[in-house]
Amino acid sequence: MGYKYQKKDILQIGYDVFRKKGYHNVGINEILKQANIPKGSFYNFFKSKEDFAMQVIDDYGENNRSLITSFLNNQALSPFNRLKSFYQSLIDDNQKDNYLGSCLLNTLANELGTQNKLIATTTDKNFLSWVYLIAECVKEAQLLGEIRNDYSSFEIAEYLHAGCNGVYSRMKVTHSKAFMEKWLEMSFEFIKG
Amino acid sequence: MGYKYQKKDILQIGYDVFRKKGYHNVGINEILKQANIPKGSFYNFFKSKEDFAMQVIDDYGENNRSLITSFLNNQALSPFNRLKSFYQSLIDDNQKDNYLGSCLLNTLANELGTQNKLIATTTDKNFLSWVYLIAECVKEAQLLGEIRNDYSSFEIAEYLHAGCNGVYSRMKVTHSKAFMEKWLEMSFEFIKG
DNA sequence: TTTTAATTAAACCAATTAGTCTAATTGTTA
DNA sequence: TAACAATTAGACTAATTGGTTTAATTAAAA
Repeated sequence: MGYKYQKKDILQIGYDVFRKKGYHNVGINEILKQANIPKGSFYNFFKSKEDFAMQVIDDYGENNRSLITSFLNNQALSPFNRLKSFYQSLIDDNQKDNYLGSCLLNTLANELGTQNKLIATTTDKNFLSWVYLIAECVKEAQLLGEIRNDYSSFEIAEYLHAGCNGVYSRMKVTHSKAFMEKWLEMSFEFIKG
Repeated sequence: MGYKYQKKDILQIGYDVFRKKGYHNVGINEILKQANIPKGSFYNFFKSKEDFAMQVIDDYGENNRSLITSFLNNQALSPFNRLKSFYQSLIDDNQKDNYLGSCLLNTLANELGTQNKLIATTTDKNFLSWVYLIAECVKEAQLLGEIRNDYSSFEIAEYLHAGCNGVYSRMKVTHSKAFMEKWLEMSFEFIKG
């Protein structure tokens, strides 16, 4: 039958809360309240707030790898359009969220990247895993002549990833998707073959 | 003769500390200690931590407008190269800082943009003031044919600004300027006329 | 069924948080 | 110089922080 609480449920709460409010602005008590779990149970699963955040990051990293893969494996579209459809889906999700969410890793990279080496390393590792997936699809598009060849697939992928995060940050204070749509249009115009 | 402490000195400390450590990870006591000022004096100048942060943001916003202007008014270079020299200077500064700094407004926009409406508004206002300055120079470059004309000067300026912030975020976890240099090269290749 | 380990539960703790208060002091102005 | 306002000073407060502890309970293994 198992015990009362499930680690993955607590991780999900952590994801929701950290993504919206960041790290230092969230206390353990808020996690406990939202997850409806006593403190002792939390510290039975996680050895510290930092450890908890790391597991939340890794969990989200993996979920996002699945999401990326599902878009980039869509054989109904060309590689170029698969990539575009993925970024378009990010815009749509962000709009649904009233531009309050953005990407958990972008949020935490910004807040903790220069403060906490462990979290910086974990974040970088997950960022890179996404960039590699993007780069694979860019490579395919390059071979088909859909994307320009004067930069490597990895460089293009890092470029898109950084640009997307930059736009997320910008949207946190504009609360409008207008520029994200424009960014998408411009970026894909710039990189096309 | 004036009193013992100067508001502008406290704002400078706030800038240094918030830029490196963010908002919620910094207590008033840390500001007091670094500025060597008692609590009563701090609250004589600023009515709250939030009010202090707002003034730090506005102060930095203005300083950065001066910096941008100084680069973009350099008549020894063409508009395109003036823009490039400005972004190159950001890379150099960030390197000097061991990639621990980044832009105060990018840091605070990310941490507080969805949480604190006052700070979001102040941040957006200052972001925009920079983007307008950049856009002016982009316009000049467009008139000379140095920058492509299929997007408005404002769109190009927002694009550069967002991209730069995205790269700053990325560098917070990679601690390397490699990709920022590449980002600069790619962006100016993409926008050139 | 007995033993053992994992989990649940919440009271408790030391440290820190932003902010207040009162008194002494300093500078400015009438 | 006298009166007044601004500033300096730091002890104090109430709330919150991440984390610990101990006891009760539940599940799984022998």
